[in-house]
Amino acid sequence: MSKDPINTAKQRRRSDQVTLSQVAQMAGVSPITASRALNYPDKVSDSARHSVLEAVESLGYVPNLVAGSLASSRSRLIAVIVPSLINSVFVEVIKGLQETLEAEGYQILLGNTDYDLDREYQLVRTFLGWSCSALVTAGLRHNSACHTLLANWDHPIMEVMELGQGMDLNVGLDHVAAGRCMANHLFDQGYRHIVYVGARLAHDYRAGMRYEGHKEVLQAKGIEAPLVELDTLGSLQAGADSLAKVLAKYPQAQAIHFANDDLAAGALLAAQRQGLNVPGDIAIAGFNGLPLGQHVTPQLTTILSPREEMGRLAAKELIRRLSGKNVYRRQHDVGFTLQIGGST
Amino acid sequence: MSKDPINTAKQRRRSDQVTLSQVAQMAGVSPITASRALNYPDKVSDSARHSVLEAVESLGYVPNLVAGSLASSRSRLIAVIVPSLINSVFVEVIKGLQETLEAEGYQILLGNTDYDLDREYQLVRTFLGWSCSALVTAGLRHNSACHTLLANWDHPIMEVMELGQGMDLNVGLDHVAAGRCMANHLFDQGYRHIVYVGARLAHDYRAGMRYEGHKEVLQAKGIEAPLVELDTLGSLQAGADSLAKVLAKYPQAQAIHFANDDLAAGALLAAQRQGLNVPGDIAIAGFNGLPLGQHVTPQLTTILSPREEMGRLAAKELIRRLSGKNVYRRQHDVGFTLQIGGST
DNA sequence: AAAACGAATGGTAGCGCTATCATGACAGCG
DNA sequence: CGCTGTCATGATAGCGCTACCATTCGTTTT
Repeated sequence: MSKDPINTAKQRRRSDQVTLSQVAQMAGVSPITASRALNYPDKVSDSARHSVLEAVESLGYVPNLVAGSLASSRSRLIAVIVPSLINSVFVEVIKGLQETLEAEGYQILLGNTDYDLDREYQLVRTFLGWSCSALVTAGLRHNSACHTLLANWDHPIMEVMELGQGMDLNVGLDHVAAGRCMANHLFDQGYRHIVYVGARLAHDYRAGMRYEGHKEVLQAKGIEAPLVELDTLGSLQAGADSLAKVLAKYPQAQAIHFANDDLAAGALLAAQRQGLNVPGDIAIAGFNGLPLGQHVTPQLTTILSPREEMGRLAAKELIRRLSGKNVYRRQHDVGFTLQIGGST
Repeated sequence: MSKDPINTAKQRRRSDQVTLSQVAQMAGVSPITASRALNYPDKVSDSARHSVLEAVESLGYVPNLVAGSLASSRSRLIAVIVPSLINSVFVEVIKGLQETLEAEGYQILLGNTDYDLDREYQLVRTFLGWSCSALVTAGLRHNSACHTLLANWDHPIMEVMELGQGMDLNVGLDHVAAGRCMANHLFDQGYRHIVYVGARLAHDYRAGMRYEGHKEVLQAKGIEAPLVELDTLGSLQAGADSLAKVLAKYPQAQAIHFANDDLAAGALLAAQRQGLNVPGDIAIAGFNGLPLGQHVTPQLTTILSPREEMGRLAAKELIRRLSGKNVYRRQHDVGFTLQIGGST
């Protein structure tokens, strides 16, 4: 029991990884100075910095970021949680985030919820365990466990896509207003029988918000606002398939307001194949402003949302916050633009 | 100097984070037992496991994965490096990877090189610093620093998209063969003046490989294989713009073999707008098998590449390797399918 | 000249977890 | 009965890095 366990020296170093101590030794400085030379270059003398960098180069040192994060409880990881990767909208937001964040030395930890809030909660738990510097998530809705967890988290939280009272920072656009905008346009064009077509609105609830705006406008004008809900995710195919279905159910329909451009373009191309005239026989409108809409004939009337811009702005605000600067506006409205094509 | 620094006790705990020790204390077991209860549930007694899980729940414990990774030098992070997020092809591969990896409890660290191999090297360095469990990268080409770094790394490396002699594991398809396949198809359809149109082939070198296959076939038949290279990335717009350019330069052109479906569909839609008959005036072929190709009229002749499948397969092979199982085949050819539409 | 200060550097002690070995209890066996 | 083996648990010692404080030394201030 009182034996001196002198030979119990445990060898745990599993890999032959070069450590900062070795770099420091070679450079003839202490480990902490080597650490500073790499992380706060202007806190050490020119000569120290130089010899450390030289040692790094010649040993092929790769910093162990896991150890660094544990010691400093800062990770330079940003968690990004999106509901889908099929929908190119989220990918463009990620792209905007990424180009801005990578330039500042942050890395993205990507999670996909498949529109499932419980899955979101699981991902958030995991990501908090990585001491992420910040978290970006699509949307303002979370389950209650997730909400509690995030409310007690002391790092920036950025909720993107939609606009509203968020937990912390928020960059997005007003989907109800977008729905209103398109409904007004369709009304102004003289359409009176307008069908809204969306896919899985319980999950893609932002499309549901656009429908709310749409319905509000039309009902205020004393017009019905029928809704057709598809049970597949939005795609060209789903849009094409929905066209016949909508026309069968609402033969008097003059215009269809689709929840997004994939659906709308699918329907427009299907109409073309079927010899239907757009907008003569049926007008078609979408949402997002995907490039495809500008290449079909007639061009698709849609609402352009600044997706990459949203990602970039969100990233910039996060970076401001992370570098300790005050953030004046916690909420940013990136707006949207009605883009009128020949399809309405 | 010899003063007993009894009061120097340093307080470093910055956050009020719940630690495993607190969980263990509440559960009435040692920290290591608590650790085992969470990581190897069948290595502890039912009662211990139960009380630990109860304590976790009631304290709202979130495991510190950074500390765990440092101690175990395993991270359950998978680095994924792609050249672009605009090109939906890579996104689909990521999607396939993600759905498979997340199900096994791995997280994705995403990096984007913008087709720059030096950027790839930087990303690889950073990711190795996170002790990733494995690395997935698009393509077999790397700069020499990156190659050296990876060659000395003792974790699985998965190179996807193309097929060939890789560093470790490889899942992809033969792009030269794909180019040959389409060239043969066009020849068989009777076209003799065929132009290949690609974008930034020095960066998107896989498109260049397809051109090599294309050229090989045509030259073997004694036909010229003119190349038009665009200096923007592939997009509908670039495809549309290129059509006039190609026809001006090669008035005798009967068919255009585009490097991808974005370009091809853009050209097809532009032809339609300009009243050109496809394939009567000009035949059009693409590569990838994007859904859009099936919705335009005429349907686009293309080569279908199994992108999500590629991601899923890559993920499965990685998981096999990571769970210690032998991997019989280091190389997987996912193949491709010629999809003949009306556009040729 | 003494005191005060700032810049560069280093010693020490962790960050929160897990690998490793040690221990004690109990079962099976000749 | 001792010997070995298995199981559940725990004590200890790190993983590789950085926060925190202390020290040194040259310079400025009073």
